[in-house]
Amino acid sequence: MGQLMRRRKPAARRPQQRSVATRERLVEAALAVFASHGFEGATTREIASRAGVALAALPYHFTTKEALWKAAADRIFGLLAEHFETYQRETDGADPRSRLPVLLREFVLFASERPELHRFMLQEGTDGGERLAWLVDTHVRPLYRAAVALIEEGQAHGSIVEGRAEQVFYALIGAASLPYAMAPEHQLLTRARPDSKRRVEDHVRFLLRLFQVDT
Amino acid sequence: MGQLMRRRKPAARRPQQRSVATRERLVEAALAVFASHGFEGATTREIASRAGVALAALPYHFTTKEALWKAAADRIFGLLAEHFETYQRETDGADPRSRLPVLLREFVLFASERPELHRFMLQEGTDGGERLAWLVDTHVRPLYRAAVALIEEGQAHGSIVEGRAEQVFYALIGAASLPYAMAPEHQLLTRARPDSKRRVEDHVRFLLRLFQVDT
DNA sequence: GTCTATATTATGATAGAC
DNA sequence: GTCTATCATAATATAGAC
Repeated sequence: MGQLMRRRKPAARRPQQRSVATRERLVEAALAVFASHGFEGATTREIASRAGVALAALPYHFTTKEALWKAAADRIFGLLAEHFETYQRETDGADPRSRLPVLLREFVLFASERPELHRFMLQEGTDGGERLAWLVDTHVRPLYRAAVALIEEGQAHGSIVEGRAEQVFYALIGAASLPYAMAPEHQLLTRARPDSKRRVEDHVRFLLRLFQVDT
Repeated sequence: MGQLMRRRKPAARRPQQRSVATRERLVEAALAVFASHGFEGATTREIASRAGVALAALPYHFTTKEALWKAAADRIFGLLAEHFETYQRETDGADPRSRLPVLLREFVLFASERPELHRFMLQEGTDGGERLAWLVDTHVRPLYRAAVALIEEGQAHGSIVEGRAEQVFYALIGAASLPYAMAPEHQLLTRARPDSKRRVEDHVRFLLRLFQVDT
């Protein structure tokens, strides 16, 4: 019985799993803090505190604050990629015109559920430093290229509003994500949460009216 | 001859004017640094360095970092108010339908010339702290109320796209300002500056196509 | 009013026990 | 692997000369 469950290092298994869980919690905490306060504004103490671990766990698992920041970036862009796989499955074989609403809906759902993505980008995108260059090279440019291709394809089919692709790109992202990125301000101003299920679906329909050519 | 130019405190005049100039430079430097790095990420050393004054000039003129932050907020919202006076003059007595393009153009021009406004708001709007509450109470809510009134008036005249006013508000601000708030990212991604004169006017026309009902 | 010098606190990273 | 304790540096704010 004991033989069947034996692995190569049976006693070493548990601590490694603990380590993975600690790393996960640190990355999630870092994502929230970096997204709200930016790299310089974030403190390793607040991140460790949110993750519920000692301060020294941070340099142990990620060496430097910057390495943790990159792990947080990889995390949020990885989650976005997972979300888009849903889109790929749902629109497999469909015609381009019917794919646009599904893709836009996936994007708005993600922006409302994980506003950290846009907050994270806004923190770095206003200042042309090395971290922004890394973000653009590593994560943003591939997504931008794919988005431009989709926009131009939609315009060729007459289903997306006319305009330069980068113009449509930034306007769409801004209109789609600002209410969620600024959710605390939105709530103070309107006394309503923008990320409730009904509001999000309503926002999707509104964006389609704006960017989709009337049929 | 000396009598004609005499004031009450002729010798004390010069230093006071110097003081005013130093305050101005500190506020402008603070605005840029707070907009890019947020309150916690900004350092008084960088602000003093940008303004070209000693570090001690900062607590001398503004007592605390927070007071300087408020002065920077007052500055950028004051500049926005000045810009809107141009709109008031240009559209005095015009009908509501023809006023919308003028107002939107003024807003986009301001967003492109002074991206600090949106960067500043984005820094605080993602985190529901006391500084956000102060910003909303002091500066944002009056503007929001005026904007909602204009949007609903436009919708009643059939010249603005349908949708809840706060939805139109956030979508318009997001679409109008994101390219300028994220100008460094925009330039890395598209190899073009979004704030050139031609691009800005093009952006105004694009936004009018999105938000103005076709005539 | 502006500067140099400094007090005090907060931050990122390390050392060493367990 | 995780913790407590600590180091070295950088931050805000103050003191005092000019």
